Amino acid sequence: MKKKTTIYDIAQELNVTVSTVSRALSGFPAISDATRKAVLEVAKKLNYSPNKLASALKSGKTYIIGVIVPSVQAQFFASIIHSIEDGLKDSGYRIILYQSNESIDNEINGVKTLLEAQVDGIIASLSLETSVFEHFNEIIKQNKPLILFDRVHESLNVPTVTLDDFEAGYQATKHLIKQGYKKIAFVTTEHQIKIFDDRLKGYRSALSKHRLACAEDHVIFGDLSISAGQKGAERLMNSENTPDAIIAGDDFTALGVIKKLKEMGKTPPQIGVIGFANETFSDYITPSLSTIDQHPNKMGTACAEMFLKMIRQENPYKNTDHIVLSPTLVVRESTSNTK
Amino acid sequence: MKKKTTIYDIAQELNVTVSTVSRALSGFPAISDATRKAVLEVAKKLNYSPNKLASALKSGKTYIIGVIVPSVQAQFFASIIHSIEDGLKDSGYRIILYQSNESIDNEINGVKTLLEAQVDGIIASLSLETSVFEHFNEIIKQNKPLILFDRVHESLNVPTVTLDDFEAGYQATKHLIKQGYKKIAFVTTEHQIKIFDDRLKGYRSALSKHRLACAEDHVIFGDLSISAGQKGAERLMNSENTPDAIIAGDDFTALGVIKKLKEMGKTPPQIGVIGFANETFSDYITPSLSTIDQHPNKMGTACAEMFLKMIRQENPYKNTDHIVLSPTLVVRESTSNTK
DNA sequence: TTGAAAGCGCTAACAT
DNA sequence: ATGTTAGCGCTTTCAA
Repeated sequence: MKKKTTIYDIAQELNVTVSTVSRALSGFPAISDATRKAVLEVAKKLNYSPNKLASALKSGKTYIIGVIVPSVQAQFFASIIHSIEDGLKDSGYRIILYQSNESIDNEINGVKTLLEAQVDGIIASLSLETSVFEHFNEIIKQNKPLILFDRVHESLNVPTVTLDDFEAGYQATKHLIKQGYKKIAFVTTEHQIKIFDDRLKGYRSALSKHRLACAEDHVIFGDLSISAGQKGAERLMNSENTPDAIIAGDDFTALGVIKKLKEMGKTPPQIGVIGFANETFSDYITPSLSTIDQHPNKMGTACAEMFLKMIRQENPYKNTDHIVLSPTLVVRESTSNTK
Repeated sequence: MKKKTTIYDIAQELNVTVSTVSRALSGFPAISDATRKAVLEVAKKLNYSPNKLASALKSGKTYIIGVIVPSVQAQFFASIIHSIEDGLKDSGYRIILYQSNESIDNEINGVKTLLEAQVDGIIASLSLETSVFEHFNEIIKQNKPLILFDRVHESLNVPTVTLDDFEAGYQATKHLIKQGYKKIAFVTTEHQIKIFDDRLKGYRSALSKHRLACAEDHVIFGDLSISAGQKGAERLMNSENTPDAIIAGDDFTALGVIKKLKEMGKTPPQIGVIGFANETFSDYITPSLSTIDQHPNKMGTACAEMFLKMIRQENPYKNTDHIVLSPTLVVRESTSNTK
């Protein structure tokens, strides 16, 4: 196997120096058209392909950015990554993917690993386990853009892209109230994550605004999953204080809730059910699931734009924006109360 | 901002040379324990973080591999990427993601871009548009591992990981026949992709084996999508030769088929419907969708293992394996014929 | 407009 | 066991 063509080979072929070749290749203005054309020609002839590594080592810019998410298997994160990659591609940036799998150790290792790879910045969403944040400080110390999205934390003073989760919780609750439901329960996660807290606050706020009591045994803290939804629904419906509607922490949990309610002969909208995320399946289950759309693609696009903005500034943290997207209520059968 | 610590800083601090530091850091055996310990200590004290770029430039190995998929927004590819990343993480490999969005131009650009980034290898699944393959040859020429999965093509003589798609088509058809359906239609893509061809062949083979005619107007070539499923079902059910079962090219298409059939009052399993991929939603729609599971996580794991095997050989293409996974029939309500 | 040369941070062959 | 040194391929300052 013959060695790869470098700018030295091109220089030799043309009897010029590497600096000339480098300039011709990088569109440097003070170069004669003839030289540039000749270089481009020879480059093509020799099948030259630039070694971005060498360029990166010298310039300190790799044009690679790291993305840390819990798991790309969740539709929500997949969509965000899709949009981030798409939004950054044209600017020459590529993405290294790192999945934390909801583990803080993985997340810490991810940051370390990405920094060693000399990424130009990191876009991340916290794992459920994350309650310390020192590992992110090194990114900031290196003056590289760090953007947090969706699962953020205020102890990190960096730009963020989030949904208005208070509003999301509020809207979901208000919608149920408008539909005539009066005893509204909430099945959520036990983890202290801001977005889930905010939704709960929105829920409580909507209740009190409409002068409805918030029974503490109507808030169930556990997992977010189909089985957690089933368990939660069972517990709620077997208590002495049964709700007439259930808000689930995400669509999967809502799915579990619906399954259990159907089993119990309380098929929604008899008991109202609403979720969060607008997963693909939500429109196609029976009854179809009302939910709050979190606009993952918009979120990804916003992350990409924010990154590009930050990278252009000498100090990426000059003014740390906080983009907050508005949730959208999607009304379907599971909350279409008719009584 | 102070400059980053390099091995030179460590060497200076200890009055040794960089080679000593390099050796201590990389676990070279012929080093005194005392020196190694001292180096490690100072490295920690100075908050040293290795620059993998420099190491990569020198050694020619980046420990980064490129993954090209149509879109990470499809659950199938997301799962594969999840497993590839997971399977390679412990060996120190990271993943650069590149989405072709089903465009051949993007795919070509992806290969180019990844090679410039000096990836150690590429794992890819072809776009629907791909009908030329020269862009992949450069990878092979550079003696770097190229692995194709799922959407492969025989004109590329590289290792592959695929599902037995003939078997998948055969099983789906046989299952419908066993359930008593006799006039089985197929809604598939118009693109000339091997996996879809194979499924069609499996379908035809199963029909002829069971002495059922294969009406040519029962095979609809178009898109794969919810709306394509609706259109396909409509066309089939409005023809003079209506089928009593429909195989859809993927679960999304099957979803469209089901929607249309329900509208027409022919709710499955009255008309049998089966899809491919076992998407998350398939178990939760009504009626729940029978489908063929393609085992994306197994496929991703197999890709990761195959990559590790290839990278260890001096000639990665010494023996090009073709791993073929068996599909699994998942029976649900949409094919539970009871007549 | 072009050339010469230093170096980005690390590795490894060769020498001691 | 440790040191010396020549690069990996490119960018960029300074000089011509």
